[in-house]
Amino acid sequence: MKLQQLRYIWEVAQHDLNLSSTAEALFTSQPGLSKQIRLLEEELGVQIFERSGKQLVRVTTAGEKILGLAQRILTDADNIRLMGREYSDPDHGTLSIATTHTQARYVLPPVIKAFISRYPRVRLNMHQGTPAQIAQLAATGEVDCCIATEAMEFYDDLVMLPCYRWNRCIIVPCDHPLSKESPLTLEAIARYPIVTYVFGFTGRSKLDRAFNVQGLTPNVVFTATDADVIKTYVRLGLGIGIIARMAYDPEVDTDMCTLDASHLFESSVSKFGLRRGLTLRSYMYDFIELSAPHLSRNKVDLAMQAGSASEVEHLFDDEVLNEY
Amino acid sequence: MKLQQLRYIWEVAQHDLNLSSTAEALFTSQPGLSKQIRLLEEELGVQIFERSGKQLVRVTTAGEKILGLAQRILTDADNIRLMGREYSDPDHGTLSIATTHTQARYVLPPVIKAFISRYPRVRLNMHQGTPAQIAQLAATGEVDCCIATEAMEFYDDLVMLPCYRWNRCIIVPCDHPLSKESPLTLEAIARYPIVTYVFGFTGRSKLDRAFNVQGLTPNVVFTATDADVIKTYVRLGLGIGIIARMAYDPEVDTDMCTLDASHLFESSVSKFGLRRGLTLRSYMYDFIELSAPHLSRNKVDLAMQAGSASEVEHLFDDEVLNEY
DNA sequence: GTTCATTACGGATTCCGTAAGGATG
DNA sequence: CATCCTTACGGAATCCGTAATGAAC
Repeated sequence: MKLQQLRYIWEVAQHDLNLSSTAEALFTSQPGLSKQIRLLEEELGVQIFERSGKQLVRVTTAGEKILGLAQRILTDADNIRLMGREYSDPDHGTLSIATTHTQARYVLPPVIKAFISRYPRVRLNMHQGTPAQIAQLAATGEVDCCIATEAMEFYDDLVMLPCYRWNRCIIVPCDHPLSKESPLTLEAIARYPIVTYVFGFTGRSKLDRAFNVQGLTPNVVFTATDADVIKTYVRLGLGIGIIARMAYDPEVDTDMCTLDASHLFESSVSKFGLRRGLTLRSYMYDFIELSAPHLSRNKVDLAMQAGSASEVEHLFDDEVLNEY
Repeated sequence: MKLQQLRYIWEVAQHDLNLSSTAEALFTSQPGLSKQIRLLEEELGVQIFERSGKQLVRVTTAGEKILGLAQRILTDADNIRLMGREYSDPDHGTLSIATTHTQARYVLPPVIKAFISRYPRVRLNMHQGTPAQIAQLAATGEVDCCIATEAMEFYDDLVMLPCYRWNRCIIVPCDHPLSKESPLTLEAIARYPIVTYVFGFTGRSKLDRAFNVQGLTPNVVFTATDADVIKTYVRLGLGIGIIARMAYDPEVDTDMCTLDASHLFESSVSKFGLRRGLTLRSYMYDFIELSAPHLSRNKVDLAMQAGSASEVEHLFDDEVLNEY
């Protein structure tokens, strides 16, 4: 049994049991691939793939089990290689982050700035997408981690680390009648047309819930996936905006007024998503800690080793998160 | 990186970092071993072993991590090989059991008899030892499973499956005054010299506790590790015997009388001990089920996958065990 | 007839053993 | 000087690519 053989069978399983395309993807010849697979099957004494004539048509029962073990072996082997790099050159490597517009535009810039000055030799990859897309990227290992507020709980393979807590504000043209309401109420807000996030983005679900529990139906006239678009339409007078508080920039958004609404909505928590079983480079720990000071290396390790999502949550029960 | 190289570094770590003796144990040459280790270290870019001159003196920090991953890879690889054998020839293989005198002599014979007639092609290895010894054998993987009543909880790597419940009886010469006592009490027993198990064997701890809670001090004049020795000394008139009930054989022990003592002592539970993460052959599941009908393959799998000892216990909360 | 897997074969690489060399205590 | 690891080298086995063959849709 060779590590390559395990890699081969695993890749073949990932490529719909097509040897030719697998060989191409692995930059090797398909006869070589074919032979190594046969050799492995011969050594083990079982078929891993069921053949109809010469075609591979499905994975056998034994194959299922073998592939499961093979996968773990391969990731362990990757982790060994990672260990090599980590100890020989800890400040050199790649960090791939997937995140949403809100994080990338309003939260991450200072973190990234600090990170690249501390780790100039780490190549940084940022990917922007919808919460579901970026969670998927992290769950499949295409990126090292993701940061978002939504959708991560649908991926069993993701360990979620609470990063910071935030709430919403209302943005209105400064002469808007709502800016005179004090205290601000949901009922008052519901009287005006609203511009806010699309469902599934930036805590939209908690926003809806707040209105629902009071029996109010907000008049949402326009939804967008990011606060910049929302601001644009608020400026056009389409309605009042409800956005994440950190998305209001007092330097730039001088033509609009902000009204704090954190007493009206349940606060949301943005989270890091890390694939279960992932081994982190030391600069990754530092990146996480730069984003959220309470997420020390030790805490992250504990969370990564935890068996279940609820166990992870308990770890952070008493934690005070940064708040925006 | 090759599987062999991982095996090599792991074996070297097991052999006190002595390449020569490791090479001998692996039936290979030590230059080959040396070279493969260097090649791996070169490929990874880190030293796994710290050298003083040419001597390997300790494992580096990176080495620790790498060895941990290597171990898992190697056991996974073993399990793949096992899968091969399991699916190509399910009734052929080896079953190694470590157990105590009590189990081997009084409980297992009918189980073994049924097992070898069902699986004539499985080679059976039985090892007898003290509870601590056999738990160790199972924890290190030198045997597939162990069966005992004591000491297993000290090994974190062992999953414990409750097998059957048993209690004690008193054996006395038939004309002994104790046989007229009715009901039998601890206080009455404590009046006579006692012959029973050594501490750490066959539930001895629960026996002591029963006396203690009543403020009694039993007069233990002789202790042995097995019931056969205890019976011998009871026959000699040294005292009354307290043994496991299943250790009284009505066919053979006709010269002695047995007095049931199950109302006086808390019952004990004998348990299977299986190394965490072990993959079982199908005949192993059958062996376990022959020993304890409630331990179905499904139940055993659930227990093996459980995260903690308490989780395993809950699995068997409502289970009715066989009783002796 | 196209796609796809297997068999055949030759060259390059890797692996492993023997023999010799150098360091340590 | 005995033990132990490393280097040097040659033979054997393995791996991998090209070319040809055969089965399936």
